[in-house]
Amino acid sequence: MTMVKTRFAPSPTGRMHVGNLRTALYSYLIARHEGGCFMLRIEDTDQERQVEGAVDIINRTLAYAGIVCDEGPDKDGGVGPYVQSERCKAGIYMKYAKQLVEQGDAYYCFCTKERLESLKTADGYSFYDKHCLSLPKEEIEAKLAAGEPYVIRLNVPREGTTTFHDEIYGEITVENAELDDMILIKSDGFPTYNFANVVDDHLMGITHVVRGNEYLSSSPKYNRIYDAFGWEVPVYVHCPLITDEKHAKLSKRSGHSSFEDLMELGFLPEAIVNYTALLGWNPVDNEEIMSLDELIRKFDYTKINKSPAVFDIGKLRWMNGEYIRKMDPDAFFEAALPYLKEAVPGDKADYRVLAELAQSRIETFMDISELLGFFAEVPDYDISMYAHKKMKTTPELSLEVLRETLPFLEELADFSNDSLFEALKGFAAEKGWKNGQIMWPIRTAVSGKETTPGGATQLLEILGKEESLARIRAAIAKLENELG
RNA sequence: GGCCGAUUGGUCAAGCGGUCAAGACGCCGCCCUCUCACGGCGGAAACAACGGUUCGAUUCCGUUAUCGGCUACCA
Repeated sequence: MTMVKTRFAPSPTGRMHVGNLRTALYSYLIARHEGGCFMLRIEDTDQERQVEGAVDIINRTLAYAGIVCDEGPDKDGGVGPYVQSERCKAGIYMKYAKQLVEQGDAYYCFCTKERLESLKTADGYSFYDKHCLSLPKEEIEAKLAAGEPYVIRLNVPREGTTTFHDEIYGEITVENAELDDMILIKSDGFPTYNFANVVDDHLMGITHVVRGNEYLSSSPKYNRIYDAFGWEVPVYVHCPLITDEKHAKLSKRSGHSSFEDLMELGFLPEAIVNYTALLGWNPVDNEEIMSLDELIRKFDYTKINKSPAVFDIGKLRWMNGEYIRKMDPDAFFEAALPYLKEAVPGDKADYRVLAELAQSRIETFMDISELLGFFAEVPDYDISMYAHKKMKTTPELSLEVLRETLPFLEELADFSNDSLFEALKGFAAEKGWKNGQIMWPIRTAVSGKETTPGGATQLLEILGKEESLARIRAAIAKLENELG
């Protein structure tokens, strides 16, 4: 039994959205699950679409995701180079294309763009008419010698059918008459994706070809190339598409589609990887939270779904929250610190305490500012916030309570949570108020928020006596002013 | 237009001829409670439609519909 070898073969065109990531991930998981080899190959045969720095993005994203290549541009395993433009310069593709020409499975084509254009039907679809297939040998040689531009096309018979097998979609058969004589070598001397892909996958010993299902319908063509060479066809694993909430193909416009975008939005790489893995596959034990190692252990590509999946950022948020809650408190503190400093600048509060408040309450790091911003400054709020039916309180009653409680608090020396709570509870009992009738106004006064992490007394402790009292005085003034 | 593929709650997703059709996110309610969150409990919510095959179809086969992909000297 040969060792499993998979590859991730992106084009460096800039983005690395979660669809690409998932393809890379599945490819990686298949290899690792079987103890096989995973490699990276850069498919840059379209010189026009190159984007500066795109290879770096790919490398960075794989590193963040924890996907480690055994072979690739930065790590030669002996069958490189792993960048197709370099392989092209080495003449690899041309050599194999010429072999096909000699065998009669491919041919030179000198047709101009104009002629090709004229072949198009009224609705804009074209199908090559094999015009150059019948060119006399001498004419071909003459044109070649004269340096006329040419392409090399695969010669697909018009009769019969071609069948190929995909692990996910099963057997797919098409009429050969449907298969165009696809171009193997372009006039700029570069191979097309279709050709380079087949040649490299074979030369590099790829056993499982994992790719997006946009290649599904062109796959029969690939088999024709494998057959022409007499090469063994790899196992195909076509992955279903990932779409946005409007069922449209994931794009840059979706805003949250690239891995690095998501990280900037405060998502943890582990959570993104975990969530992405679940788009199109799920484990038999139904356990959704999985580390990369667990994914490797449980992944079974034969159970990949056929239907496209919608990328639901809401569920990703939940999962990210799960990862945040599972984090070691120290690690969380480290990760959250930059966000905490931004949300609460200066020394208004102890960041360790704030981190503790945040850890069970946020889903992404971006939530921190909304959650804790009031520690820096009480936001503008409407005094209707003092009304709460369950607490049985109103703005009017709140004003009264705050006025009477202020002197009590001023006298209090111990501003720690527990003693504060006992003291206020006792004071309320003495005054004949319910707990909520004293806690609600205080919490509102010092936070200006309808909900806060931690209770009233905890906020007082964190803010400290001086700041707390200042905030309560300001609240009293606000209430007096607005109640008239 | 042609070819190929897909179709279980709003979303992800079990199921692979006989189930009161799992589970998760989200939503709603309850509990916990000095407001939240976390946690616990419960609820609403689905087999695209129509024909077959079968004692019996979500499951098998057709047709239609919808969505998607390919139909490039793009990948």
